[in-house]
Amino acid sequence: MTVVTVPSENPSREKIETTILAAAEQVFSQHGYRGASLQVIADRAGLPKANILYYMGSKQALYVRLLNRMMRRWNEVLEDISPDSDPAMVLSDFIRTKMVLGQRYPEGSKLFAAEILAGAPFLTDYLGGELREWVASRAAIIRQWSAQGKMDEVDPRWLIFLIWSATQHYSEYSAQVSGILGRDALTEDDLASISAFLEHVILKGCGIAVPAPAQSLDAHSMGK
Amino acid sequence: MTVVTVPSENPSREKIETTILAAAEQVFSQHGYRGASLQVIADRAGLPKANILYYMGSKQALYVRLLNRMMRRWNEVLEDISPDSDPAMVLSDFIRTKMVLGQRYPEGSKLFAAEILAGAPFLTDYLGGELREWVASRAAIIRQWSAQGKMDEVDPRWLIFLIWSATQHYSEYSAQVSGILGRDALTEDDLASISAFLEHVILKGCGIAVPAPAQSLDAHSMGK
DNA sequence: GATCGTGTTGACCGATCGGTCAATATGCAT
DNA sequence: ATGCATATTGACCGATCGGTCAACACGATC
Repeated sequence: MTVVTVPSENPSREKIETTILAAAEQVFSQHGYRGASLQVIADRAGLPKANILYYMGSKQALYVRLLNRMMRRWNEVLEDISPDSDPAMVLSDFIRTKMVLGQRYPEGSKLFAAEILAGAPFLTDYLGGELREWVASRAAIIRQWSAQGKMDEVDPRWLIFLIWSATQHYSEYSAQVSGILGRDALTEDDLASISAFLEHVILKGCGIAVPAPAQSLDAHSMGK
Repeated sequence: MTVVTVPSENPSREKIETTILAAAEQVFSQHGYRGASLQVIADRAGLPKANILYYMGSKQALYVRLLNRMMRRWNEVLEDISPDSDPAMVLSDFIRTKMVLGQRYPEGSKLFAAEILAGAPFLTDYLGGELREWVASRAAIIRQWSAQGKMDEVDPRWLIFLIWSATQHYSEYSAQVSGILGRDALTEDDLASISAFLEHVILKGCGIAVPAPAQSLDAHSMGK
């Protein structure tokens, strides 16, 4: 048998696909599935349109591939949590991780947002299945925290939505944030300041005691 | 002079335009500017495509008209605020009003979100001008509240963004919220519960004392 | 009832859409 | 050199895009 150059093993193929995916993510995230055009994606990738279709099969296949890649990135984190965990630690981690992810994959976040705006035609199964379970299990744990007196009795679903929305805002609404701040992009200091603010407000707002961080209370001015 | 049936005074014209605007708002909010098509809008409005263009001139004119209408709706509220105001009252009002607006104009909210995702090509002036001034003036007042000891020293810009994102989430991400809650739409009880949660967390998180509401502290279980 | 401003709409325009295909180029095993 | 799988791409397809236009319907004025 002479099975040598299987498509998926070819290194140049991998590089080309990465280029295409990056270009497609930009276009889809800005204009949504319908608003994106293969010609624009091809131009941005520096390849003829027919080449895009050769590697990706179809516009829809390319799109769902991008969606799946983004969901996979999100699933790689936020796993370990138990009723015995410290709410302050877990929620702080949650907030900070979400902020970092949004900054690392801004196009992916916008892609997801555009899909939701369109009514989530390609994600209904995921939302009503996998993600729903994820929320339910975390909500159960948060309720136990409340029962243990570790935090106020708040509806855990609204808390989860609050953290999602507050953090995603800075990647999905970057155009608005930039326009208002008069800055092209957020600086490292901005991100640290925002994360500290969200941790402060959300933890305190939920009545979660913060374990003394060894020195100052003001994580704000500790930046450098 | 026989100036009788001026276009803008014709009542039937007004009704038709309302129909078109409603149909267009649905389509634009789902698919963004590029992803929307005049044919789909026309079908949804029950009119021939040429009729849409007769009334609206062009796709772009129709789109910016919808955007302007939405900005006008937002400007109609959230006006009176001063350094002497009570932060608890003002922020509670702000949160509740934003929630109500989002539920009253869900398509308008999504339209705005799609425009921001696309990089705000039609709103850059507004974001860097009018809205920027709005944020700056409110931020100044919030800083005075902090200086007066009425609340914690938090960055007012992040606070404003937090309220925006947390409230808008429930209109713009309604597909995600519905999918997770397993419900087609939010009920009145949901909205009351969410508003109470957000007020609780944000006010408490900012160290704002809530004036005793005459009876119980727990606005949560007071629902009915 | 002839005239005229307003409203209505099918037919059509060039451009672009997603997708197909055949011709050609390329790299490798024999 | 030959043969073969893979890669590349210009040309092309029918459908749809936003927009124009001319033909026509309607209602009020004279």
